[in-house]
Parts: sequence; C-alpha cells; structure tokens
Amino acid sequence: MPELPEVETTLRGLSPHLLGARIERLLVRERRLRYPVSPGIEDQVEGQRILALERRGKYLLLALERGTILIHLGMSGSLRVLASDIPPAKHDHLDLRLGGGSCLRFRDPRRFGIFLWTPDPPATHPLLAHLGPEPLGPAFDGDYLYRCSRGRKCAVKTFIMDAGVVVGVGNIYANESLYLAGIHPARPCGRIGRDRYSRLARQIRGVLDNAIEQGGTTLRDFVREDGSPGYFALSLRVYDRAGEPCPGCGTPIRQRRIGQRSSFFCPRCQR
DNA sequence: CCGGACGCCTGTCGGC
DNA sequence: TGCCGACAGGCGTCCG
Repeated sequence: MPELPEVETTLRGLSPHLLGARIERLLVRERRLRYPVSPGIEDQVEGQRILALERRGKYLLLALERGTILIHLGMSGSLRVLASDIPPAKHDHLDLRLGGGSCLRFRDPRRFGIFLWTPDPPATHPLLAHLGPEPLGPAFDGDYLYRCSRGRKCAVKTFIMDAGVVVGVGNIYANESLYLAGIHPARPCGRIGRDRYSRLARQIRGVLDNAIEQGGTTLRDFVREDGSPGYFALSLRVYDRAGEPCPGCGTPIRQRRIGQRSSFFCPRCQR
C-alpha cells in the first residue's frame, strides 16, 4: 500500500502529536503481523519518551530513550492519532497510549505490516541493513542508477522497485516515473544509458516530491494520521488507467505484468 | 550473485 | 442477489 510519500505524509502528520510525548502503555490486540509483534515490547517501551520520528525507505522509526520502535505499514496499514477512549474497530491491532488521553492506533487489515522493538541502532537491524539510498537524498542520481545497473538483466521497472537499489519506489511511483522519463518498463536495466538514467532519477525524485506535497496517494485504504485521504491519485498519468488515452499522445495506456506486478505504460511514448 | 516464483492476509470488484 | 476467482500499494524467502 503505502509507498514512500504515504509514509512521509504519515510521519509529518504524526510528528506534532508524538514528539516529546511519554508512552503510558502499549496495548497489543493482535500480535500476528508480517512478523510477530516483538514479545515483551509492552514492557520495553512503557514510560519512555518519544525523542524523534524518522523514515528510512518505507519504514517509520520511533526513536525512544533506550531503543527504537520499527514500523512498516505493509500493504494496508495506517496510523492515526485519536482519543484513547474511542473504541477500536476491526483490524485496529495496536494502541500506543500517550499522556493526555490520546493514542497512536495502528490498523492493518491484511496484516502485512511490522511493529518491532530494537534496542540497537536501527540502521544495523537486519531489515534495514541492506537498504539502498534514499531517492530524495544526495546519494541518489542518474550516475548511481547507471553504475548500479551494469551487468544486470532485469526489467528497469523491477530494478527501481528493488529496495537494495533505491528505497521507497513502489509500484505506483515506478509506473509514473518511467512514464514521465519516457522509458519502457520492460527494458533491460543494464542496457540503458547515462542520460536516460539521469532523466529517470530526476523523475523519480519529482514524482515523490509532488506526491508528498499532495499528501500521498489514496487508492483504497490509505488515510493520513487525521483520517483524511491523499490527493495524488488525481495526478496519476498511467497507473490504473489501462485503455485510457495517454496524456501526451492519446494512444491507449497498456497494462501488462512485469515481475509479477501490474504495469502501466504508453507504448508510443515509452521506449 | 541474480532473477523468478511464491506466500503471507483480508477486502473488493467484476463476471457469471 | 450470490458465489468465485482474480487482484490489490510490499517484501522476505526459496530455488534454480
């Protein structure tokens, strides 16, 4: 579900509510997520203050005084801040109760999400240790993509969705940035030149920046911390638009599976 | 090392 | 109206 912009939107919305807050209690109703919620996490986090909120790729990190809560929203997860006396709905798996009667509530119908405790520096955690650079950070550019792709044979779309290459680019934004860069999603990544990769890197950055500005993309279940949707769905050029005319040339948008994921592209504008 | 297939879950939608 | 299969924004694991 949520890709980088949705996680960033969530982080920005949560920050004013969570920063500096003290955790009174963690209530876990359902431990069976992508990985079981860390045993004993309730006792670990109780009484600690939240010092910082950070994002690494699609992971959300709550830095506490003696460790870090590591959250991933999976496909269908969302986080909201609300009064803790509001009764939980179906799929509301965890409540992080804060002072003043408010709580951070984690909902995740499909339970592909993650909620883990680590006392160690989060960058060393096995789930984070092998992640590629941030697409909005200084290490990410066309040259990086070019060098990284030499000798590889997978489709360029699969390549940019590989979190070991660059983090945070999920199916929606991969489709959109390839369209804007004029690159066919099935093209082998190792046979794309420097100039095209620099265009692609710029478009990835631009698409993510714009999506963050619009509060993310709401297709089905994504909601912000206050329950409102994101509006970037209105800006999608090709994603979920099979058969509709390409905004550039009018050719019907085509849909096809690449690397087990639905892919959308204009057969004329993307080569 | 790389790439492709699979599975984890629930909800929704389209076709019959 | 109801049932059934396909599919959905992610990602770790397994296998060749």
